[in-house]
Amino acid sequence: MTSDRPRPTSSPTISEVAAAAGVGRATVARSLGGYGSVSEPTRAHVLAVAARLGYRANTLARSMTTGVTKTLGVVLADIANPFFAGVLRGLSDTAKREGYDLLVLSTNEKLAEEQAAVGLLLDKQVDGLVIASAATAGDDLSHLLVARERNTPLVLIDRLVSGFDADSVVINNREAAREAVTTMIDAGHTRIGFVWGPVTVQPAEDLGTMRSVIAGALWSDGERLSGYLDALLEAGIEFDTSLVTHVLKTEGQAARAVSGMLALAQPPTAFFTTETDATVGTLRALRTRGLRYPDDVSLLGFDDTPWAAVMDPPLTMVAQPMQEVGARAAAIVIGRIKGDDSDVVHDVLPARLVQRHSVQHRAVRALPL
Amino acid sequence: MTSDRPRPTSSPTISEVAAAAGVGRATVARSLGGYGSVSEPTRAHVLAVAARLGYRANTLARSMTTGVTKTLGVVLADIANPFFAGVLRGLSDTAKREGYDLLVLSTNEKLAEEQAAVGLLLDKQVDGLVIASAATAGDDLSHLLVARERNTPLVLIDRLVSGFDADSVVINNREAAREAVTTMIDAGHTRIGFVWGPVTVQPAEDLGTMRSVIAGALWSDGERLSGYLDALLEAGIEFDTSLVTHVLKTEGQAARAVSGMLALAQPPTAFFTTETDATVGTLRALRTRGLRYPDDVSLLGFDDTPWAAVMDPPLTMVAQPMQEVGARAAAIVIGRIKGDDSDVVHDVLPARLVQRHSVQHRAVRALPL
DNA sequence: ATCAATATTGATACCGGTATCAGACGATAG
DNA sequence: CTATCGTCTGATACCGGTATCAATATTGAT
Repeated sequence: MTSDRPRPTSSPTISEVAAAAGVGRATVARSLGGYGSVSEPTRAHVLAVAARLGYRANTLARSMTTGVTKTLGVVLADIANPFFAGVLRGLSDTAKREGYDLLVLSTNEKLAEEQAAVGLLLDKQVDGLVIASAATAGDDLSHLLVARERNTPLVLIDRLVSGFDADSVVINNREAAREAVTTMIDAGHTRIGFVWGPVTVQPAEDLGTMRSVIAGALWSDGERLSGYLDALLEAGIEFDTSLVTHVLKTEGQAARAVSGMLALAQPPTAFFTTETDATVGTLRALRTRGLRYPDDVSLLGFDDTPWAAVMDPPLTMVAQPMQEVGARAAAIVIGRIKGDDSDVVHDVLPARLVQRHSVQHRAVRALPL
Repeated sequence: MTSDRPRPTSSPTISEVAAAAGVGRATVARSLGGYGSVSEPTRAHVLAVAARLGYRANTLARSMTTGVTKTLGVVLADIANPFFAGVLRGLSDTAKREGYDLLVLSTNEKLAEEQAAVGLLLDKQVDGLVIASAATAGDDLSHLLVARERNTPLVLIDRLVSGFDADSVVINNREAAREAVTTMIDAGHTRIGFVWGPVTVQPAEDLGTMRSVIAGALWSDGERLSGYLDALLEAGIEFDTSLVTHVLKTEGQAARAVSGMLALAQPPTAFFTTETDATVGTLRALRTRGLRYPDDVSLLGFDDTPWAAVMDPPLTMVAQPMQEVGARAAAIVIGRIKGDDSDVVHDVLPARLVQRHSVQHRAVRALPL
């Protein structure tokens, strides 16, 4: 098989068009590029010849001299995750409108892959970068610094990274979480499970350790947990470490952790889930234990989806403006490319709590001590 | 703002490294590229200098001479669609493993955008293309032909395009649909709504027109409808055009169309939905009419998702091996790039019917005539 | 008709790599 | 001590565009 490969037949070059048209290369370039001055008959002739030959400019060569690739590099955790898919959609739409293409790489939340990705994109001379970084406090940020040093505009999305100040577009995770949890507290819940806390080898022992765990977590994760704590604190509810998961972030692990909480002497009466798969895992756990929402347990989670509205009963959820995040990020990075050197921008887009019917008011009744 | 832009400071070039190391450019290239022969001390010295200067190769320049970009172009309808997101994940994973990056463009199912996308990608000298084409019978296929003419490997995914034979990776849509519909027929259903038939200005009048509509539809859509017809025919059930939607493909339109069917004198007792949003729209319609599945109406649809398993009751669905489609497509196109010139391959991956509980056996009872 | 000003054009250097080629050097053999 | 061969090295021609510059052609003015 691997025999004489027919190497990609590049389309005719400017030189070939020039030869065919009987003019110099520069004249062809001018006619095609529409700059400089070319007599009308010559231009028409050149254009005709170019069309006849099916001439197409080699963007690589152009980028070579102009230093502009009209390409944006996008680095995110997982394209298949509905949140990132939505963000990508937003990025893609506005990038296209501005004449930019997207080179997309995913990192699976691994810093090493992120570093490699940024390196690759920089080597490919992207004009700008949009990154959902996996970096947490204390991590090696050299790849981001290299981008900065090269003056390649970079905007952070979804997560801020401590120790690296750059343009960013994120959601108000903390406030959104606080609002969501408060909704449940207002409905009379005091024991609220938090599904998908930061991954640790063992549960944090107290609020103090939890705070430090948060400091070392992925920004968005930390913020959501902080919002949860804010709500509890505000309501004077004591924090119980056994109600925060610390397992790996998979649907299965979420289900197991929830199942475990449900088996507690004083099980939670509500769950706050921070991501789609956490929500699905929680639902699965309820199902296997024969519990129903909102009667047995209330539910409220991040990342609204069309499915949530057709569940029975429909789920109350936090809707993130995913496409908007992408659109804003693209607009900012393209603005920078165009030369906007105004102050660093930190966009915080509001999440929206979509009230449906998975949170039920809980009559305060005497609990077994 | 748009003042003196700090143009991207490109990292040191080979010439600069050469100058700094006090050797010729070729020697640097050899040391870095690890080809030709360089004395050990020189190589070490060059490498050290390169590292000190933070040298990074400019991939563009390399591609310029080698004619290889290590980039694949991906053209699909909508990145935010879970199916395509899954496919992209598969593409991305195997492409990365082989050292390729992905340039992703979406077309919103518009042929014009697809043509522009392919042109752009070709201009950017991608080494290969993966396309979920929006082209239907009779459409202008020149963009695909141009790719072929340039010897840029191309593989079609999800949809075949009539009149253009190329490597392809698709799902056995027709058989999967037939099997799904047969499942419902076996459960006693004879009036089965088909949600998201091809878009037409008005319903097809009879089987004949429907067949011709299918011929002019998007391949995958046509196949699924054909599978539906196959199942009916096989069971000797008469085809009723009023049970096939012809509306635009949005969740809202699906809901309206389903609502309309439900208002028929002889409403369907089951629905077969061909896409996620069609399923959600159908569920929404049931909800607004106060109907429940599977008691009042049975449901079975394409594109299994984690949500389907936690619905109450869980939905019976057709699961497509999305990532596998992407992985196979990437493998094929990369193989072609490497020179594999064996016969055209037409991969057909099997969809899997995931039995859950949204299809209920229907006791045959006398219907009002 | 002559000359300056302007329009049109081709030649050419460059971008940052790769790849070829020939010269310089050292070592070994005779 | 010289011939021969292999190793190591630098110079240089590409790749296909862009951009500058000088040369030529054209035009209008006097």
